Parts: sequence; structure tokens; C-alpha cells
Amino acid sequence: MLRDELIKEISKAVGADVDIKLAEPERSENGDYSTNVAFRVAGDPEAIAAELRKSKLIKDVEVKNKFINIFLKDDVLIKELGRELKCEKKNKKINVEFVSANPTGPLTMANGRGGFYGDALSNILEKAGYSVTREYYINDAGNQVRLLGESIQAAEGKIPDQENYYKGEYIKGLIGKSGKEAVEILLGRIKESLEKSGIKFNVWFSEGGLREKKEPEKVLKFLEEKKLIEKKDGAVWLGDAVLVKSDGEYTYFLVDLAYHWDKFIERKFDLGVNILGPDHHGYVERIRKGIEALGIEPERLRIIIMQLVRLISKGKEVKMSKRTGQFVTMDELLEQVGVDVARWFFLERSPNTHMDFDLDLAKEKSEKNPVYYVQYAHTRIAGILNKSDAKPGTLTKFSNFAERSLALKILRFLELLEDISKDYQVHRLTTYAYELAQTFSAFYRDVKVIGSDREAELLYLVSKTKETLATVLKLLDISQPEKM
RNA sequence: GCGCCCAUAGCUCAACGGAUAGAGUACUAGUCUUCGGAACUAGUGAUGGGGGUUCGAAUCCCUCUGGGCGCACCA
Repeated sequence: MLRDELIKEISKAVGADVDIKLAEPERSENGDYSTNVAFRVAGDPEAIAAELRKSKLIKDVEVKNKFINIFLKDDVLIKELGRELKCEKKNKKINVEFVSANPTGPLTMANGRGGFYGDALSNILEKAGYSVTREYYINDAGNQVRLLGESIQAAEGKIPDQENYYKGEYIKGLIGKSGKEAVEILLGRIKESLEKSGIKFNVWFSEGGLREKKEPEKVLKFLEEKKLIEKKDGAVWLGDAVLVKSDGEYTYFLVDLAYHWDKFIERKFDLGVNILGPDHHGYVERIRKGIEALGIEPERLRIIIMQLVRLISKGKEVKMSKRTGQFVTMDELLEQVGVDVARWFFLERSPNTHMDFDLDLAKEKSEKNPVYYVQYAHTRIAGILNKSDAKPGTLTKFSNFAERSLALKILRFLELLEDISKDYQVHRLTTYAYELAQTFSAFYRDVKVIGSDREAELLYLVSKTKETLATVLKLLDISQPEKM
């Protein structure tokens, strides 16, 4: 990548062993790239600049406020533009586990947030060259299932109702079914909702299967041999957490440890990403310590906590809970706003913002959603490519600022992809999509392609824009319309 | 009581510890019959309070205020 080459050159020019960071300046007058390395090393920044000016890649270097601003040669940009939109293959297997909603009710809007995020993150990691497994952990064996069965019986009037039973309208539709049957029906509905949302999985991991394979027992045996567990009050403890209750039942924690054992030791994933809701943050430390006890390096588990989505209706918060039966399902959300808008709406936000979602305003908001702006740019590009009789040729030069800016913006894509594959800030991709669309709009305004004596050359730039924009939209799994 | 997250423009959100805090929306004033106006240009408008660290803080540390969410032999 061009950025990596530049970092090497700067590193050489600096001479010292420092971590070089290359930023995209907010203002184009501050260069194509900018580095703050002069703040970190002693000596005259002008000396570094002088050294950099010798580079074949660089047209000019300016020092301003001690920042070293780099302006690239046009032919370097043009050459880089020809590069395929692909990252180097990485030799790493990543397991991304997300949604994993208990099959005790419909998929909710809150599940959707983690679902869209996990889906897009998986797409990005794959595109960045990793081998990715998308996994849904199905809680189909524990207490919740029994509770679901009892909730149905209560709805039938066979047993007295209890506060902790599920109360949604959907329970009535399950009358006559056992807990186990209900779980299967509900899981089927969840799968349908996920499919409609464009959220894809390739492994459905069953807790029941985990128990059948006796993995919890393997974990217990391992910990016992390591002398890490103790018996107290009839229960089995690891530190201050219970693994086996005094009635002999396994806790969720033990089963979860077995699940991680399966992921890291049996299936040998290099990295596991768990995308969880905010109610799980208290659990993070416990599971970290737990897997460490199993001999798994804690760095191999990366936990992303998605913040809550609050539902607002008529200016008031609606408490969402499957227990009380009050919630907005994914299906309802998709009906209201459509899948492209829903995906954009959730993906444009950083995972740790608390979101307020006003369903009353959802439709009105959806018409003003930025996703249409991005898609509109795509259709305009398609329009030019369809209308022109010429074929894309070879770009030889930039004749104005708009052309050059567009090329530069396209180049940022692979850099961003590498960055997101490290920091997991998926929302940066929506920001990029918007910026790319904006940069194209400026180009569209300033440069007339069809009829230009450089038509073939410009078509190349336009088709590169289309390819990049379409790739971004595909990563977000938002449609790329040719017409709107 | 202990812990996690959050507070940025009227509203919804951005900003690897960097330069003059950016967008969208709303509002105001314009462009304009284009390669598709779901567009473009300009203007108004913001880092909750107080300390500290740093060449540099919205960002890191402490504290206060105000929200959200957790602290089980539940899952």
C-alpha cells in the first residue's frame, strides 16, 4: 500500500526508531498525508523534510506548525489507482460470535444492532484477508427453555402464572407446544428475520450439542487436574464463580467456558470476537479469567459491548423486555423503514453510543437517511457509464482539483479497511461511503465526462469510483442500485 | 456501596492525543431546467462544571453534576 511505502520512507528520513503515524489531513492545503513525527524526535523538522523531498513518490513537503505535510506526485496517485481492491491474505482464523439471542421470542430491534454490526464486521474482516467464521450460539438447553415451556402452560391456564414467565403475544401462538418444540419454532422465525435483515451466519452452534459432546466435563477435568477448582457448600467453584451448583446442575458460566474451550482448543481459532449487549459487561472479566485458567491467552478473546437501543414513543421511553412482552421486533422495524435504511441507521453509529430510537419518527427519518445520498451517487455513476459510448481508457493526468481529490479519496479505501480490521470501528466505513459520494458529487459538478475530449480517461476514474463505492456498500450489505 | 458505558450545534451523530471541533437535519439566503435536482453553494449554531498531565486535550487522570446498564448456586 502507498501509505506503508511512505511510512518506510519517513522512517528512513527520521533515522530514529519511532512509531510513524500518517494521517489524512482535514484540509487539503495540509497535504495528501501528514505526520506528527517531528513532535516525537529531537532535531530540525526541515531536515526530515529535505530528506523526504528526494523520494520518488513525493512532489513536495511542507513543514507547518511542526507538522510535516506531504504532497504526492500525480503519476504516483494514478499508478496506485490501478491497484486491485484487495488486501493481503492474513494467516489468521477469526470466529465472530454475534446475536446469539435466546430462542425464547422473536428477534428484537436490540438484537438487530449487534446483528448488523457483527455481519458488517465479518464482511470487513473477510475483505481484509482474514478467514472468518460467523457464529450464532444457540442457547437451547438451559433454564430458559424450561421457563418458556412453563410460560406456554401458564398461558394455557394449566399452571399459575408467574412474574418471570414470558408474556408476549407470541406465547399465545405457541399453545399446545412443549418448550423444546417452541424453541425450534422460534429459532426458525429468528433465522427468517435474520435472513430478511441480510445478517448471515455459517455456524449455528448448539448448547445442547456442546453438552452431548461432554465438553463441560472436559473442562471440569482439566481444571481439576490443574487444581484450580474447589468444593464448597456442595458446589464446585472456580475462584468466586460457581461451575456446578449444589443440585448438580451446570451453571451458564461452566457451559460458556466449555464453549470457549471448543472455540479455541478444539477448533483452534486464533481470535474470537464476542459481540455482546451492555448487560454483559459484568461478565467480561469473569470469562477472561476463566479462559486464562483454561490456558487460553486472554488476548485471543475480543469482547465488543454494544450499547443499548432505547425505544422512544411519544417522547417517553418504552421499556423493552421479552418477559413483559413489550418490544419492537426486527420484522416490524424492517417493515417501517426497509432493510437498507435500517442497516445504515445502526451501522453509522459507534458501538458504544447509547441510541435512542423513536419509532414514530422512524419513517420520517428514513426518507432523509444519508443512505439515499450514497446510493444516489452510485446511480449517477451508473448513468454516466451507461450513457457513454466510449470505453474506459488510461488516465494520464489530473486536469483539476476535483479529479485529483476523487482519486485520492478512492485510495483511502484500502487503508481504511486495514484500519477497521484492527480497531473494529465499523461506523467509519459509513462515514467513508458518505465522503466518497460527496467527493464524487463535487467531481460531477466540476467535470463533465460525456463529450469531453478526455472522455475515455475520465470514464476510467468514474468506473473506479463505482467499483469502490459498490464494494463499500456490499461490505455494509446495502444495495447498490443502478436506478432509483 | 462497587463496576461498565455515555454527555459535542435546536435535534441525530463524527472527530489514531494533533493544526481553524466536522457532517446530516432544522432554519436563512442563493444556484439551477444537469451526465439523473433524492443535487449544488453560502450563512447561523457546540465540547455539562471544576482541577490536573502534555509542546498540544472533546479525547488521558481526578472530582462534581446528570443519564443508561450491570453486580446470583439466572441464562
